[in-house]
Amino acid sequence: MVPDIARLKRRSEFLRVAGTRRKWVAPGLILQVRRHGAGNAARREEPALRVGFTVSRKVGNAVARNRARRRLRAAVEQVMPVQAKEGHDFVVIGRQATLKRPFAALVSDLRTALKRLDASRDEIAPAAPDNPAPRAR
RNA sequence: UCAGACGGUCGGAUGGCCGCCUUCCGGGUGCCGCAAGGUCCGGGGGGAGGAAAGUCCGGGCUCCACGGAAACACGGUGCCGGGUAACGCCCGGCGGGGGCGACCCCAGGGAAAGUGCCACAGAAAGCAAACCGCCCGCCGAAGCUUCGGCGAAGGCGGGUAAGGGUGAAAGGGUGCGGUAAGAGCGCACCGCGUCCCCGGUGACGGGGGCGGCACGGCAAACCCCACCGGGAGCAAGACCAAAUAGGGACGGUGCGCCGGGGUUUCCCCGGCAGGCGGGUUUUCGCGCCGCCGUCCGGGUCGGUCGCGCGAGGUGUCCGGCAACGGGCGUCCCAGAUGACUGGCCCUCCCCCGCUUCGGCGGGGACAGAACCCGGCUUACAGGCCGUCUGACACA
RNA sequence: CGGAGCGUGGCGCAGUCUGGUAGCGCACUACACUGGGGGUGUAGGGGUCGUAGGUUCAAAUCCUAUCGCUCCGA
Repeated sequence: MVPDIARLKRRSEFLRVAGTRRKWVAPGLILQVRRHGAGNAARREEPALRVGFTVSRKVGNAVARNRARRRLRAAVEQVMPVQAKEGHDFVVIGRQATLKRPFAALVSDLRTALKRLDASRDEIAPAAPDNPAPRAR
């Protein structure tokens, strides 16, 4: 099955992910990872995958920051449901290169970052990216 | 045709695939829920701006304060008339300045209410005064002499402000007359002050009389005058409401000693003993103290509302020079909350670079709603429309 | 959302309130002392006062707008 992706919302959640110091720097993005209580049956309500986005003012003005976050979100929606290991929290950080980098390169940046951080898994649905998961029409 | 002035307007176009937020309709009773509803499936509608920006003003709305109100302090505004819910905004005028012109710019009340400042230079910087000068009178070494005197330089006394010089600014300006030299001393014009008349709602303008000039500049120096302003802000504010700790009430149960009190099976107060806590330990002093259950109130995380029909958009007619106002018709048009409005692609349109003129490559101005509205200010690729001015050419 | 402060030589700061001369320390350059370095001394260079308008005879200073940075409260 494809797990639902929830959003990290609180500052404390972001800090907890950053506190693990596990990160991978790619040209188009930076990825931080933290394993949360996946094996713990008591926290079953927590979604298996949670993602947060960070785009600081260094990237540019409000329009540039919005655009960087939207491109990162689009890449995450394409890659994460099928390739990310369950039971992890992710923080995706935007850089200035996020704006200009071709979208395909951005996606491969995310894939290699997942592998490097040992948070990747085999694709469940080997179908085309534009037709992911059982949500077909 | 070229150069220019002003006003308005648009803010790449079209389509495909996959998503997101919101709203409406239908389905379904699989899951959650007593229910309303949520979730799920299908379909329809809507989904950033002219500045959404900066947060410089004005309001609505909400809470707080306050007997009505006024005054002081503080802050703001500052020619006149109008528009507006209101404004520091807008429109139309007035005055001043700039431009051949269309047109543009101006914090533009008061300096005879008072205080203060005007560096350097200069004699003198605000009250009149006089450095070099000019002129008159007296004295007068040299010199001249018809022997009476005359008299350069200089001295003393007085008149004057034309000229020189300093300065941003030197006590009306120019011209003529006048005078020993000069001076509004007199006259003409201009300026200034004041009074009257006329036009205008008014700022103000025009005309006439009088005054011979007194009244330098700075109020974006203090200040005076007139007018305006209660404070805070949607994280305002309202409602629902976990877990834990603490508060209160009730019930059950328990209650080491002494003293006091009361409404006397019990409750309250004080002391001792006991337990717990941290301060290294003892002494010591400090803080807290029965257990279980139910309920109540306040309230944090969280959630719901506020939160999208409005000083609304648009078309047309009428009034008004205009800002704007009124009538009628028509439309419903973003509501997120770690926050949607997106990702990829085809064709066309612009811009830039290269070019073998066939094309190839790159790019799409400034910029992202957060309670709402009216303004102001600032940023902005390129395009379109209208009115007007000057020059040249042609007819 | 509300409020406060700061932009001055390469660096860190005075001067701004009360308008007329932009000054201090370190750094820099040259020379001297030393065999050389360090150090000391002497002399010297260097500033659109964030930007743009305005007031004034005159603006770093006063007024308005704007840009950037820092901080505080909810």
